[in-house]
Amino acid sequence: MFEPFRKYLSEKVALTDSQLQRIESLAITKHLRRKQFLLQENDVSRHHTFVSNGCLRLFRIDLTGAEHIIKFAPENWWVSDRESLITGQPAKSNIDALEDTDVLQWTKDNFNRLLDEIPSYRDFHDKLIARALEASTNRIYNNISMNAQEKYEKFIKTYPSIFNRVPLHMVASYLGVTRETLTRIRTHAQNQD
Amino acid sequence: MFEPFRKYLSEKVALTDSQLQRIESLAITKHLRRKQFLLQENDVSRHHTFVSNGCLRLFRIDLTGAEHIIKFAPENWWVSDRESLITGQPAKSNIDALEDTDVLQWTKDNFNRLLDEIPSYRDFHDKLIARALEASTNRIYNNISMNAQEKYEKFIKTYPSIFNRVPLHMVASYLGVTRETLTRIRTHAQNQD
DNA sequence: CGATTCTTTGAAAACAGTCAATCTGTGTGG
DNA sequence: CCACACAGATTGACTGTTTTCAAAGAATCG
Repeated sequence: MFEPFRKYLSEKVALTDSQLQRIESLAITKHLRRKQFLLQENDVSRHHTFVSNGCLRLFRIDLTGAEHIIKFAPENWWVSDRESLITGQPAKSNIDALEDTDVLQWTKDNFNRLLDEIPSYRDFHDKLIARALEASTNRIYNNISMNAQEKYEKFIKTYPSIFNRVPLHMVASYLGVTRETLTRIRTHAQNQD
Repeated sequence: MFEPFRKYLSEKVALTDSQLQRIESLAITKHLRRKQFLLQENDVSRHHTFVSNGCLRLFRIDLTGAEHIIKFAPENWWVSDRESLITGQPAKSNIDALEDTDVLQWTKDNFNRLLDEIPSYRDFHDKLIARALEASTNRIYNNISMNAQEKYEKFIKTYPSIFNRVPLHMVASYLGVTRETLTRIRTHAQNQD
């Protein structure tokens, strides 16, 4: 369960064995079966979560009951309702498993402890957040500047491994279009090749 | 020129006089006239920028030449092309002034120095980034879940002070709709009241 | 296999974009 | 003070895109 995490970290940050052990010693392991929830809206998010293997999704439900996927989190991704985690307010989002999934979790306090204790881990985390913000900005740009087809093509290009792993209607949800539209875009694109 | 920054900081973080002086001593002040550029795409972004007064916009230009506003930055906001600033790659974005504007700037190195020297300033900065990421996530959710009218209403509600300060066609650009659509939404909404 | 989930298709309606023209307000120079 | 230019906002007619609703066709899984 820790193996994917070790491999992931070793590529991102130089840690001593004792530092790695310290990080792992504070982790909680959890296994989720497909469709199982890690977080439900109105609950308070209390953990930072690393996906060891499998795939999660972060989504919200609007007033009409429709689901909108904010993010996919396959292995080696971090996921949480940051707003709830940081402020302690009830979450607006849900997190559930698209496949059987193993995760590692750290409570907010333990996670902050690790950042304080291990400077290189803090550096790593800072870069992670910075990257997340960049990715987020790029996605906003895509959303406001592209039509459905362009968004779809961009998604395939940016996240090929996610695209061929999750159902089409979830890609549609992530992009903010209906599944029917995405179906039509695909068949249309094939005819043009 | 430093006064707005002092007032802003005093509400956000507890700093000693000498810490504040240290921060200000590394700042570069700059005045921009309306329409003047702070950053042009393909240049490398080298500074963190705080807006003391006035208003900037961060935008990109797509393949058809159309402008898409990623963010407005009125006084007390920070703005930069983070991707370029962090990676040193050429910027994909432009920043220019919507009004005559005063800014404070710190080079990447000096800014990092301050974060290292002043722990409370780092804490403040971490929170700032965390908030930015939350705001970004919420905007993505709005983009994928709302139609033009809902996005417009949400924008007015979230940023009333920006809404009644920038031209309508820029709000349209920020929301990812045409100015004509936004005009129609407004007149339609008035008829319903 | 039966149930469920996912994808596709068709037709109509709603929504948003495009193009061209006009209107409005603001400020500048003569 | 007026005339003019300019930026911004609006309107109408039209086109194109996307959604909605309903139905049916694959694919997957226990």
